[in-house]
Amino acid sequence: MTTRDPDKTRHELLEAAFREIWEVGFRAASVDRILRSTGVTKGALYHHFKNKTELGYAVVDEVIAGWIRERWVEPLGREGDAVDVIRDTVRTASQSAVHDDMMAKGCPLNNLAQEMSPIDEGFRSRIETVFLRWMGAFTRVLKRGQEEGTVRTDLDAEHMAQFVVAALEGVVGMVKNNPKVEFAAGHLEMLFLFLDTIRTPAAQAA
Amino acid sequence: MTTRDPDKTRHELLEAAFREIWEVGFRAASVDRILRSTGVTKGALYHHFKNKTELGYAVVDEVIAGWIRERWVEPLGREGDAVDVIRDTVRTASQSAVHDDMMAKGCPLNNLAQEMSPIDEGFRSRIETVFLRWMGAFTRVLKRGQEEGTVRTDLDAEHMAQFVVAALEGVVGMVKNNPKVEFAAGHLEMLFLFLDTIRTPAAQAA
DNA sequence: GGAAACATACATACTAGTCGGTATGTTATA
DNA sequence: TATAACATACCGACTAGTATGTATGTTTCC
Repeated sequence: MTTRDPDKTRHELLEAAFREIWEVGFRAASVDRILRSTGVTKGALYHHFKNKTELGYAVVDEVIAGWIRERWVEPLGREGDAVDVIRDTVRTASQSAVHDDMMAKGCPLNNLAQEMSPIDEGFRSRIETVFLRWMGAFTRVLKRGQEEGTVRTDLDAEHMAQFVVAALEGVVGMVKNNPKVEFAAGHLEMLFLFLDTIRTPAAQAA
Repeated sequence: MTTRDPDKTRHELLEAAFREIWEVGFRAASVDRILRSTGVTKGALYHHFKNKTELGYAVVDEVIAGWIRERWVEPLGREGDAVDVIRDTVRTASQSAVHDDMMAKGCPLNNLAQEMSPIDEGFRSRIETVFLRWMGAFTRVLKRGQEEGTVRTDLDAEHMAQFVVAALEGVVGMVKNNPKVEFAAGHLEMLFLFLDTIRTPAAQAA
């Protein structure tokens, strides 16, 4: 009758778990609800994943990591003026954020970090890995800007990258409490102002 | 035998609930654990609070709001160069953060905002009130700085205040995932750098 | 035929909240 | 001032529901 496709089953479980976790958090995520939304049974889920925690780990390693790669790591690797590349990436991401209802739901990576990092080392270390890749992408483009003379060299590229990610997550977090468009726009405006301050004086002329 | 003291009972419940919520979040907070840690009984708790949610609301209105007032609103109201007042307040807060184990547990207000704002309007509006008071304190000192000529007037004080709070929460959130001292120090360094960029050129000479 | 993939029923542990009842404090009245 | 009448504060066993995870059986595929 029903043809079996373990890869597809596993993939559907990961996607459904990702959505469930994004909406209510990991601990409040219901295994039964994930099963209902996919049509998969409990036996199948516990065949593919040892327990709920391992399912959560796989969501970080596979779904969320890919999400960040697509939206941030790859766009930040493009050519062009370093700060412009960052600005464009932030703009694009903020537009797709509106589409994904991220203003209300928050960043899936940061949500999980806030909830699980202090209480589960398995989550913490996996989330850290994704954050490091994300910040690494910022670091690379900033270092390139420094070599090309468009980014200030009196500041450490890694520190700047860390702060940009922190500010981004901070902005998304604030908007989550007060999802007004004007509120979000004001935040972005200040973020772009900060980005301009890390340009070299020569590059700021533009 | 035991003398009754309703005010004390209520206060102890609020403090214990605050700690419990800070550590595991609101939804994972166990009423029974709060009762065990205080020695108060279930009947007494449900005499003082209608339900767990109302207890949570009271924690925001009374405990967390007071926490922010002490650590931020009052210090930011002090006299002196506006940006210096902000720097000092951030420094003091970051030191007491180490003492409160906030690096691992995160900001109690933001934790609750991230967890509850999207799913409970009662929490969201109360948390927003506290955030607005917090940002209001920043706005006031920044406006004063603008009047005194130490803060740039080409930027909107409210937007700056919002961004500073967002960046602070972002930094605390990042440190929660990676509580290394050097990591936190790097973030603070960049935050102070940003604060210097909102000074007027004349004030930056110092 | 044997292992992987899936299905179903159930075990166990937790949760918030309720409810009948008791103890203590306060106020009114004679 | 003594006492009745009432209000507030508190007690703790219990309920109903939900959670993850397991044990065992069945189907599909190589």
